[in-house]
Amino acid sequence: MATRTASTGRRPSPSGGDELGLVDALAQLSFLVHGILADTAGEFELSVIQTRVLGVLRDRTPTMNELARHLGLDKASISGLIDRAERRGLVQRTVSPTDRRSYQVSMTDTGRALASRVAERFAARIELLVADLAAADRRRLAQLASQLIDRAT
Amino acid sequence: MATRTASTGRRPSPSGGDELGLVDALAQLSFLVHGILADTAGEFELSVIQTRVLGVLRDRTPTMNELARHLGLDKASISGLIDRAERRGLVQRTVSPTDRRSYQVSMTDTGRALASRVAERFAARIELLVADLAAADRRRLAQLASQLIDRAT
DNA sequence: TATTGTTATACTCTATAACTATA
DNA sequence: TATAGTTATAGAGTATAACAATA
Repeated sequence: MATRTASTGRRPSPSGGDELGLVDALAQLSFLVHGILADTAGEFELSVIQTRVLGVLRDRTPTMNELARHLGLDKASISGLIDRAERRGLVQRTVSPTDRRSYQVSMTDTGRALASRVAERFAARIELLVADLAAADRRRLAQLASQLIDRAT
Repeated sequence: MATRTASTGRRPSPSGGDELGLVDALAQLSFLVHGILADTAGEFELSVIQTRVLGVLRDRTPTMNELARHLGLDKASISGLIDRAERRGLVQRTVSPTDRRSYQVSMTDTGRALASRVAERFAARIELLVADLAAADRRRLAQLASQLIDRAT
């Protein structure tokens, strides 16, 4: 992923130490992290969305509908997503005991193990990315990012 | 350090003031910004990748191959991408004067105008997101993000 | 022969609309 | 009737492999 501002596509001025505007910096950082995630997921033959599904299921057993709302996708899209994950043995559908139209989606042990490995590998690569930052800077960055996430929630 | 993994979609506990670990904070921030971009692009019937293509073409006239390298995609994928953008009148292929196998891809005026509108709208939404941050925090965040981007380049 | 780009093929991901089966 | 989920269909985006034209 070359150096390029996401919103404008403009190249930052030459040699390192570039100071991007906040909008461009956030856009590029987003591409960077998203790319690392896609890449990491790919190492395990997973797409980003399949990885997110596993993440959601890590501590939840949602219905198809709830999953759709969680991921911001149509329920029809979820059907396919879960079909493919189920075919790989990563998740399973269980008929709801209270509503026979409804399923509860849960992770299998295989799925859980895979999710852990992906998360671990992803964390390692992010750690590598931030390795240069001083402890105080890392804390500061985490705090600022958390603040934005909170605001958007 | 694999507590709350946002890499995997885990949501922190509800009420504000959560202090995420750096890995999770970056992962969630990435999803957030990426989502805003996808949403903004969608307002103009563009996908994220089409928007990125327009961004690249903003100050370049690459060949198909160069575009592929820029975006980290196969040249075959670029063919389809440019086909669709060309069909919408956003970009055009021009045969290279020096190598008749090769094309130079450039933006049309229509494409340029659209790219500007998307970038403007995206910036506005990001500004909204960071509206709460003090000026010093914004500078700090931009600086830290830039540092990571530099490192990855 | 090597390179540039397209085409053929296959798969994932996504939405909309129509459907089935419950409720 | 209304809701949960699936299926049918269509299209974008991606890769790999085979191909054409040009170098």
